[in-house]
Amino acid sequence: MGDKKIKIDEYKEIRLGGFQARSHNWWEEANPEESEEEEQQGQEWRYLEHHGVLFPPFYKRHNVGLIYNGKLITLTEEQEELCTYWAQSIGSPYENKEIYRKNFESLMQTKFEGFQLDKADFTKIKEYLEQQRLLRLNKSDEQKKQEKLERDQRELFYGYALVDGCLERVGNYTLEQPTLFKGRGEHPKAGLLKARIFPEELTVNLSTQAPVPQCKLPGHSWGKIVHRNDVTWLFSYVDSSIRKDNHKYVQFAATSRFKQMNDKRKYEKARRLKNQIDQIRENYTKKLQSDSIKERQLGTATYLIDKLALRVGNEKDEDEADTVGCCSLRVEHIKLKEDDVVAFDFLGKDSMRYNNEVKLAHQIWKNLKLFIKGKQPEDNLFSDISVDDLNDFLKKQMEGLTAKVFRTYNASFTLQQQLDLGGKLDGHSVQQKVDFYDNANKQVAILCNHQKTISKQFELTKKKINTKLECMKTYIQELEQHYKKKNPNEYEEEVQLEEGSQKKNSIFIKKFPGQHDKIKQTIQKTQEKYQKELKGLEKKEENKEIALGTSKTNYNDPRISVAFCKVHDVPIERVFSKTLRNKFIWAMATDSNWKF
DNA sequence: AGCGCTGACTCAGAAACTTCGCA
DNA sequence: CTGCGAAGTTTCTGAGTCAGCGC
Repeated sequence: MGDKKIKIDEYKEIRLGGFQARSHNWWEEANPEESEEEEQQGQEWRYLEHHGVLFPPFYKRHNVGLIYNGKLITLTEEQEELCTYWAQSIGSPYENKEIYRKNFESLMQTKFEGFQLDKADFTKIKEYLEQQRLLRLNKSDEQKKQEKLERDQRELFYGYALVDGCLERVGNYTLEQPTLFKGRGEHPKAGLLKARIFPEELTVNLSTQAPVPQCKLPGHSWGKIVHRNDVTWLFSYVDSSIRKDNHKYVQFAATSRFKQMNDKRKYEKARRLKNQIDQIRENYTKKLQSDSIKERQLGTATYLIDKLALRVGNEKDEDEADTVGCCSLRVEHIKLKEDDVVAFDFLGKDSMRYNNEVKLAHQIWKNLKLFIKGKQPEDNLFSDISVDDLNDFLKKQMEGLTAKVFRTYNASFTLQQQLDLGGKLDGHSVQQKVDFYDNANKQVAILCNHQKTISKQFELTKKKINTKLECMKTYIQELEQHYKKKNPNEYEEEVQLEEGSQKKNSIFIKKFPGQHDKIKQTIQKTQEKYQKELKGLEKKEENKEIALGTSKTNYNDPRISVAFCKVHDVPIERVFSKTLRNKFIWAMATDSNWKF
């Protein structure tokens, strides 16, 4: 272990030592955003040097056959590769999706005439993959160490780029593996092959003076070399196997100066919106009663974006999943109810369902009714405006204002407001303060509709905890009976919580002490455990469909959280993971009085 | 001048992996 | 202590937004 550690340090020295790491903290400069003349002209860097990309390993033939029509058959390498990709998705929800199956079937047919998925049995390949997985899992410590070392060295080599004398972390220097495309929701292309990317398809971006990174695939070379200092990507390519214009990039990591500065700018813009929101709300409210339908739609759409934190909703192609945002809402997505209540039900980004029944301003309700009039369910609700119209209107309200700024603003504003509700929180434990923070965060997640699917394990886990709770309840009663005895004897009792399970956690041991004071203690302890377990279950149930991470990473101004932690003496680690602390390093010195 | 298309960047949840806490 | 499941964190890559450009 010792030796290897030194090797990494030496390597780090060689790779990084020659370069000056970050010479200063950009956020401590007087006016970092405008200090560089180049930036105003759209110039992102003066010097850029990097080490290229890592290509995923080529497909390795395993020669495990497929059972087709009940008979074991030998596959060609191409057939085998596709079948292996299929086997990788067995057990996932994709396996049973109609589009995924249909597309894979026709994909296979290009390599296997008349292939029918129903006739194919991938058991053997699946078994082989499982074997490989176990092999990976059960590697010796020595081997694991060796692999970690190699990973670390790769990371040092590819993971940093030299930008204007400073090293900046690269985000995704490994190209994506070929696999069957798995879209979100009902994606028409799911199940088709997402092809391997070769160096010839890549465009490399670096300084004219910088050495061109070596292309590590023998017999191959980079497609194109450019020197674009108006952009921040290191590589770009088009992954045309799924969509013609599917642009992908190798970019800098979230911890890089570029991303951090953009992040800070984003929150500063949201704060500017906060200062002007009253005037802006007044302006779009005026539009709600305009004689022009277009104006009314503009006002109404802006209201929804502001009030419900909807995304703007650009148009989508036929060959993408049918999802919508504000401007692409269709008549079928809303229901007008009594008392100015409107029910929304549509699939948004990532095909996440937005299902919300909410009371809106009376004029909004009236306008929606007007927009629906005479239209078919599949017609556009906001038929007279486009995303550009809306953003043009917003731009007139405030410099740089677009629809997405409302989401950032409303999210951060909500967090600040929720946390301010806490007042002093004196006398609370750190855990209680963290719970309070989590709850504030949760309100933001609800506003932004950040969801997660309930895990398969959830119901099982819940059942297990409930059984345990029941068990504890009777245990407490039994202990109380036991306490009443004159000379209680000491004994233990095992209770099986999960039927047929031999696992450790499924056994609850009831201990009945022989002394009265010990029994009292046990009762007390068990009651505390019961309460803790119950609270945990409640929290689990409440948060089962809510994803807290997305708002934390993308919508909450980190300075709100830092200030909260300082005021209430909560260690920042309780609120931000290591990655988040690095991403938000510019916000760590925020004063405790700071407000969004 | 207006509109459609391209390009570059931010935002998204699931899966994979790592660490934690408990019996 | 030690091994396990759960919780927390990171990786992965797909899905949005929106500016800018050319016709």
